[in-house]
Amino acid sequence: MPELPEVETVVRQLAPFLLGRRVCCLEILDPKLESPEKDSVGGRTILEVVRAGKQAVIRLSPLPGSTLPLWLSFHLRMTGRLIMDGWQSGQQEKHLRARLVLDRGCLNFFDVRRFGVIDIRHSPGQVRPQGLDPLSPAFTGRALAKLLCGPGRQVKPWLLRQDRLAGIGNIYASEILFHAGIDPRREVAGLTAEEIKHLHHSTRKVLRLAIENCGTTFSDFQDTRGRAGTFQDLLSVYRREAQPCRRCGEPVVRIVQQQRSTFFCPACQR
DNA sequence: ATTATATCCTGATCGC
DNA sequence: TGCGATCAGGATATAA
Repeated sequence: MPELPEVETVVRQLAPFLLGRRVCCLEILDPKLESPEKDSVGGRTILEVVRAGKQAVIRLSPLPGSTLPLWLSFHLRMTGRLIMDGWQSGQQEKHLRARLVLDRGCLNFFDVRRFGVIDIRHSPGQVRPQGLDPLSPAFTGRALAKLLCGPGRQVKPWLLRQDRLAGIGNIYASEILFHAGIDPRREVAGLTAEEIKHLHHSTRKVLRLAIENCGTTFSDFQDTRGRAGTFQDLLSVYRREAQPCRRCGEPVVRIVQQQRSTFFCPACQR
C-alpha cells in the first residue's frame, strides 16, 4: 500500500518530532524482524529523517568516541504503519512489531501482515538497491529515456521495478500512464520521444499531487496520526473498473499484468 | 533477459 | 451466521 506519496507523507510528519531526539533502544517484538545489529542503535541521536524509494530512513549519529554513523530504515510494504506513541488510539497492540524508544516519546511500528522490513546499515548505499527517485532533480526526461533502454518490455510492469525508478507501486503506475495517455501494455522500446516526455511529466505531476493529498487510502494506509489520505477521491482509473473515464466517459478497463491489476481507459490511452 | 509462479502473512469481503 | 475461496496497495527467489 504505501508507495512513494504515502511514505513521503509519513516522513514529513515524523521528521519534526524525531530530529534531534536521542534513541534509547530499538525493541523488536516480532521475531521475524530480529536483527543482530539491534543493540547498536541505542545512544545515538537522530540527524535526519528521509524517504528513499518506499522506505523511511533515519540517519543516526556516531556513538560518542566513534565516527561511524548508522542508518535505520523501515519498509512498510503492504500494511506497515509508523506512529508516534500517543498520537492516536485504536491501533491493535497485537500488531505492534517494533518500537524505537526515544528520550522523549516512542516511534511504533505496526504491521498487520508482517511483510514490513527493518534494516540497520552502516552506509546509505547499503539501504537496498534503489533506482532513481522520480522527484529528484536527476530525474529528467533524458534520464528516463536512458533508463527505458534497459530491460523490461511492457511499460506498466516496467514502472513497478524499484531498481530503475524507486517508489512507484501498483496504484500510481496506472494513474501515471492514464495521465500520460499511454496504454499500459505498450512496449517501452516502442515509446516515441514525445511519449517519453509525457511519461516523465506525468510521473512527477501525479506523484506531487498525491503527496499534496497525503496519499491514497482504501483501507490500510494511515498517516502517522492515523488519518486517511485523500488522493483516492482523485484517482482517474485505479479501482474504477467499468466506471466512466473521467475524461471521455468510456468505461475503465481492468486487466492483469504480472498477476497484478492494471486499470486504464482504452480510448484515452494508446 | 524476461516472464511466470510461489512465497512471505493476515484480514476483509463475497458467494453459497 | 458460518464457511471456504478469493483478493489486497510489495518484493524477492526460483523456475521456465
